[in-house]
Amino acid sequence: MSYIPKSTCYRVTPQRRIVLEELKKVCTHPTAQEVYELVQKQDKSVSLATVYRSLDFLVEQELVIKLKARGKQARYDADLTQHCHLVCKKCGRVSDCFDVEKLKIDSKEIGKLGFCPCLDYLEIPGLCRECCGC
Amino acid sequence: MSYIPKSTCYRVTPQRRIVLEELKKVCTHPTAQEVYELVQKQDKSVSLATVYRSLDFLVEQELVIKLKARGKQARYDADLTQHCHLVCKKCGRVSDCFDVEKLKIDSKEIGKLGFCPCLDYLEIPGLCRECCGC
DNA sequence: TTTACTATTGATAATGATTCTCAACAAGAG
DNA sequence: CTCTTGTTGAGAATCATTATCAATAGTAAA
Repeated sequence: MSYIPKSTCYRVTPQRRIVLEELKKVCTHPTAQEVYELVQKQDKSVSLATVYRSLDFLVEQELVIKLKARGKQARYDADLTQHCHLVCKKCGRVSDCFDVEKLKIDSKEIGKLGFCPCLDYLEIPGLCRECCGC
Repeated sequence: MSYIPKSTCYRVTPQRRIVLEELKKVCTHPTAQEVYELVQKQDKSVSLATVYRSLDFLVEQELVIKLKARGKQARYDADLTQHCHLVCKKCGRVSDCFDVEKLKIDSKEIGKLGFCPCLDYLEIPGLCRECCGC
């Protein structure tokens, strides 16, 4: 698994490999529970706690993005190409959007606030096709 | 309390009034627990459950915005003037930003996805002054 | 004003996503 | 092999939020 840098003192375990590989297969931004179900199809012995720990580890290694979105469950994404997320306020579903002009923030305002924005993987609230009446 | 529309069949109770008034006094985007503490200073008898219910009610009435932000606790804002929120990925603190050019999303992309974005009250991740080394 | 009805409340239990604990295990260095 | 340290599975604990329920308080009709 070339994804995970060898430089760390942490190991590339079979569990972590499966979690990342399964996450790379889908584009549905699954919850930890859903990742667990995907992982279970590969290896019944992997526990939910390990899935949570592996996801934390992969987020730490910047190989996976954690989305807070709406809803109580976090969602995960292993697609690292620059894009933002359209998050439905009603049903919580998340879809990708690759054609978004970057947000422009007034530089004076920024300086005043001393805030360093991370505009990649922005989460844009709204209503998806199913939930939007219009 | 002129804020709450009379058209609904719901009542303007003392508890709801206090919650909204306390929230209007601050610009710190408090959590429900923090709102509870503010409310307690006005009326010891108001319960935490009522604070949660009042906040839900006020969000429903579109008098208050609920922020999911980072961290596990939701945060609330009674400032309805258009602005976005700068959310620190590290400490979870939220600050306001009033000078942001709206995000531009490719109309073809939008059409394809059938997504209606709500660009008000956008939450922009980043690092605040304290957490940003630079 | 009574009465009936419904919304609201405080207290507390329940929920559920996530994190923690801990004994067992595994990989690598010496 | 042995020591050290990271990792795992199982299950308990945490904690923000929501649900339950009996009591209460407006409100509208009689």
